[in-house]
Amino acid sequence: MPQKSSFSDASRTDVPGPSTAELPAAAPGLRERRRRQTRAEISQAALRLFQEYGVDATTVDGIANAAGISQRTFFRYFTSKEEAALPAHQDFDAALEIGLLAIDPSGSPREELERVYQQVMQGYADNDAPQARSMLLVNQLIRKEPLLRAALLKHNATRTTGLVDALMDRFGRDGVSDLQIRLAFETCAAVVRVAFEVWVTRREAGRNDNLPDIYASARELAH
Amino acid sequence: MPQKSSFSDASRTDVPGPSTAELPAAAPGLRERRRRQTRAEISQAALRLFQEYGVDATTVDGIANAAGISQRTFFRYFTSKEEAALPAHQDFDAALEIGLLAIDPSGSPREELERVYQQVMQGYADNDAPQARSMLLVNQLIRKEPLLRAALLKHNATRTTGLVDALMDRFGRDGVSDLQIRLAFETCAAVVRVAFEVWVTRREAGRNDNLPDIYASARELAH
DNA sequence: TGCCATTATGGCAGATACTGCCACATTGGC
DNA sequence: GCCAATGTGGCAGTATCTGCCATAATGGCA
Repeated sequence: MPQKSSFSDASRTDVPGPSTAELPAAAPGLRERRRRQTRAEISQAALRLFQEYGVDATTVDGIANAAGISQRTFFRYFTSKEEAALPAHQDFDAALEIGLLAIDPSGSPREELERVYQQVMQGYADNDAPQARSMLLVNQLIRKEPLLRAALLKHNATRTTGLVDALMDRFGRDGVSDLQIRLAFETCAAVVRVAFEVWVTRREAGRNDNLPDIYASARELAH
Repeated sequence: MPQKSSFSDASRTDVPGPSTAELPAAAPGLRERRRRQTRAEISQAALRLFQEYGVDATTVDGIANAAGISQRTFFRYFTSKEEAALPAHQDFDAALEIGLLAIDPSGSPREELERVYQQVMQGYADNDAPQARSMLLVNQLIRKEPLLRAALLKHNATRTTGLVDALMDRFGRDGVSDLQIRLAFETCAAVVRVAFEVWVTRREAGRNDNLPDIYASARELAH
């Protein structure tokens, strides 16, 4: 997989097995729908077991069994058991990539990125909406599980390189150094990460702050 | 391991096995010295093999064999083969923790952190000094090896939680929100990460920029 | 110096994660 | 309704990592 630096394929699943992408976003198709369904079921099973028994004590066999598939099939959908716990983040990433497509190359990288992130965050404004709920749930789990935290970091790192390359292409090299691009992306990502963490922390403490607001004040604080 | 949020033990090795810490920093002791020696030898062997055959193709057995120890003993020194490639970063972290001890709780978290980082970076100012050389070497390897990149992220993530907690204790909660602390740390760390990356990239491109300068300009760009 | 508690090491078994390969079932298009 | 493409399961094999026990080296102390 040469992976020619681009974030245009918002529906790629990173799964080696089936579904070799033929614009499934436009026409989901029956096979693709079944696939997503199975994927979702596996994730549900994984999250349930992780919550109940902890990540360490949960085996891939257990997840596969709970999801009604074989272990072999599990690994055709996810590369590791930790990955199965991150569907919410993959949705987030998909939204992010779509937003990045509409970026203005003549603007400041930092400002453009912040705008896109803020826009994506709006999808999580309502703490009771399903999207926000599942994101909160996973993040609560991540808070307690170092293995999941590491998996998320790894997931982000894998994506970061691709996104940075794509951003570099998009902004061109005219007057915008690689340092500047990397810096813009990493600092924005850091603010976002903190916003998520604080969101979850406060939610667990009973407060009902919403994500966009937290992000806004975090961005403020970061200057 | 309760790990009561504190970065005072600069010599902890995170190894389950031997050396249950008895102020080895003050009095290295013969046993401790041997231990460090073995540790260094394992790392050397690991790095050599990683460079020659790649991380994937290198097995723990291979490393242990090259280092003249058993596989079982390897896992008493490192939790994974990837960890064995990060001694330079552990040195960096140790220096960082020492610096954090001298932090001024009445100052701005952001400024204090930046000061400490800058100070630690000074130790890598000379690109030909052994410290900088080994750091560069490892980072070049990390650039090409996703597995090592992931391991570093994981390593940092593990440390971050502890450091943030310690910083929170140090700055107290008086007027300094958790958001502010987390934010300061994450953004500083992001700038540092980028500085390292750019350092290595430019070095590979033949340029001889030194780390402190790159960090300074990165910090500048990040406002 | 010699004894003893501590600690370091090695070997072994076992659990789990992950991959390649092959056979078989299912599916969607013609 | 046939055929190629695709999804699934089983199996074997490798690698990572851990617990347990026996043994050897070490350092302190009488």
